[in-house]
Amino acid sequence: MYTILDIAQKAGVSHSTVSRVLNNKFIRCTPQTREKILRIAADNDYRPNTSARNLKTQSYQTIGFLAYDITDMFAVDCIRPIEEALARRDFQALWVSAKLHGSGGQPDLLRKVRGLPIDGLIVLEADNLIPDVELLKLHARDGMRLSTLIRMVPGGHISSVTLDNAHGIRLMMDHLTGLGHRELAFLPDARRHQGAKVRFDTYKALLRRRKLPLREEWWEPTEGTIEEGYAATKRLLGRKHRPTAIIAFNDLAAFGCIRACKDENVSVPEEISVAGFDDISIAAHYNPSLTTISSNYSLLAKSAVDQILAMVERRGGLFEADHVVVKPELRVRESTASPRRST
Amino acid sequence: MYTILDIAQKAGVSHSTVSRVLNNKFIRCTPQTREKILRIAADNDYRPNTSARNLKTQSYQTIGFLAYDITDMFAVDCIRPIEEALARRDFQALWVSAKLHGSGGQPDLLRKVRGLPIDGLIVLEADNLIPDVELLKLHARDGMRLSTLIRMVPGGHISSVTLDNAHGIRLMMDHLTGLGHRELAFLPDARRHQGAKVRFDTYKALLRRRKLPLREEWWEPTEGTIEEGYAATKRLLGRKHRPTAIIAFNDLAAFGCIRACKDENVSVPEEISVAGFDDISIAAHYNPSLTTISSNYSLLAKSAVDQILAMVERRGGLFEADHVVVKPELRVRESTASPRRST
DNA sequence: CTGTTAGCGCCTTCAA
DNA sequence: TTGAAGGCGCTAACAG
Repeated sequence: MYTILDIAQKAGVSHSTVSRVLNNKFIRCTPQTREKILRIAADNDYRPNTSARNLKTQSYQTIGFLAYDITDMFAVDCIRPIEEALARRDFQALWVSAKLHGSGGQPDLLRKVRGLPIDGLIVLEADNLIPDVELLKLHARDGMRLSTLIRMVPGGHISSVTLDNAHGIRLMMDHLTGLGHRELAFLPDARRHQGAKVRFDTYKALLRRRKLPLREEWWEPTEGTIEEGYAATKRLLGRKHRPTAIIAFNDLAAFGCIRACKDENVSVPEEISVAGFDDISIAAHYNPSLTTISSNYSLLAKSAVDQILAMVERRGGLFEADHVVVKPELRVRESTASPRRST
Repeated sequence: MYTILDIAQKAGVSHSTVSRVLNNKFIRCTPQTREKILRIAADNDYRPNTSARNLKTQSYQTIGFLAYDITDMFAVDCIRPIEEALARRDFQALWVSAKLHGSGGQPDLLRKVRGLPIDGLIVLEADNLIPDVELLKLHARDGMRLSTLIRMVPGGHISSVTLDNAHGIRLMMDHLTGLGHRELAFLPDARRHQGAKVRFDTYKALLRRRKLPLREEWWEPTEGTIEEGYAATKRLLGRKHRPTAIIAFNDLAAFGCIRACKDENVSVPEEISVAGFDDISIAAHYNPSLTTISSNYSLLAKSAVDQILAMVERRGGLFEADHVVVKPELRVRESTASPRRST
């Protein structure tokens, strides 16, 4: 493991010259010095010591990505484009699952995160993970670069990227009513998180506006897992009057819904249409493939990365918060179809 | 952002005393000194500088996990238990997707990986990613702590964790023949990677031993994606004689297989049984849920972590390679059933 | 164009 | 029990 000093010695120059040549692409120096250093470094497989460089430059070239569980399907779909966007800018990503950091509550979680070797942090579904807005603001004031994905914190120095959930639901409702559906059930989020709440509220508002039936018995809250989507749908199908379509607030619940329909011998989409929201990657390959709203992960992620890097690059100085809203798109697949001629 | 020096000043002691108190849990010193330092550090929200500490200790408390794409379903399922095992030992994980590191070939990939702030590396499916065994050995000799997951490198200082693939296929064949199947097709890995090859070879060997029909027209290679599993199955179903069961070398191909059957109006499992291998997390929730072989990710991952940390802790000294073989288990679900009474 | 010098923040002997 | 001093490897300001 060679250091800059070893290379300098072998090349017969000082270590600062080596450093300069190795870092500043366009520094002026005699070609033979430059070339000699470069060659010797390459021949000896010189690798700069990350810690030393970071210590000196006071940066890590790393952005943290915090989610409750980075291996859940939604988070994984965000990881992909974030990773790419960061790599393009020569940054690394550090994935952090909140659930691994014990149960010390939000302050404890943030304290641990701040101890990590990162220059900035992207938080996924922050209203879920860190509902305490004041705590976030406190850290932001204390110099933490922060961008929240799928959750907006007004005021303060926290950037955000959010999805236009209302637009998404509108697209889905248009699609379903366009197919001829009038009896629409909904599986809302039991935790009432910001984005999911908007989805549910928009659904209700549209039903009202379009004079379609609003029935509480067609709303079965879940926490957005396959298992709960399954159980909720079982309950729903037990009602005396069945809807012709079910919209789940996320894709996982929709998968559970499809499985429950199958177990109840209700065919999808012939007898009931099922729709999801998010378009996680398996949605296109499920059986039947799922009609859903694409959350446009790559744009969400790219925006968050742009935000956080803008903040990081404005080193030391004040950083202005930036807020981006992404429009989702409809993906029509096999799980929805026109309802049968009613009895 | 306070340093150890600020704390020392506030406490009226030297920075070395602060360092000692903060690090060595059981160092002897006057209780009042100790307590004062601890309090001041806590009150001022002191956080040690990672770079400085790493530079001094020559370690990162971080293990890298290298996969072609860490967001593919198989890799994600490994991440979960690896993360947990590392967290238990106060280590962090750094996830690295090889595909982001350009197309410089294996030497280039390894060079980049060695530049990362990690103490050791776990490589997933190394025979896929870095087939060049000598290159791996070279780096291992050069001090790189390395554990390969799902691939064994004999000799050298590279630890490995592998799966008993032959055992897995045996379990699956027993299951299917037990149900009464005699006409078994197989979707092998077109890339002929080590583990997948064993699966295919074992399948053929067992057919022979049990005097069941071996028909090349029932073997359709894929690279293990849903799309290819779909296409391969379409071809398979076009043959004049259809098998009663299809075993895919991995779960994704099996999903594609199921979808193809549906499109051809062949019901699963009533007309054809479909089986996978790996038991990725969606397998239990697919429609129909998939009969498959559980690769026991948590044990695989935990073993790899144990190996790598053992090597890391044997700092500087020689490290002996360790080899672990994990037994997979059968998971019977909806996608397999007894064949219909033959025509 | 190149070398000298001075830290970045921390840990760890060695003396006192 | 505590403090002084040195150095981990690197970058960058400042001379020359």
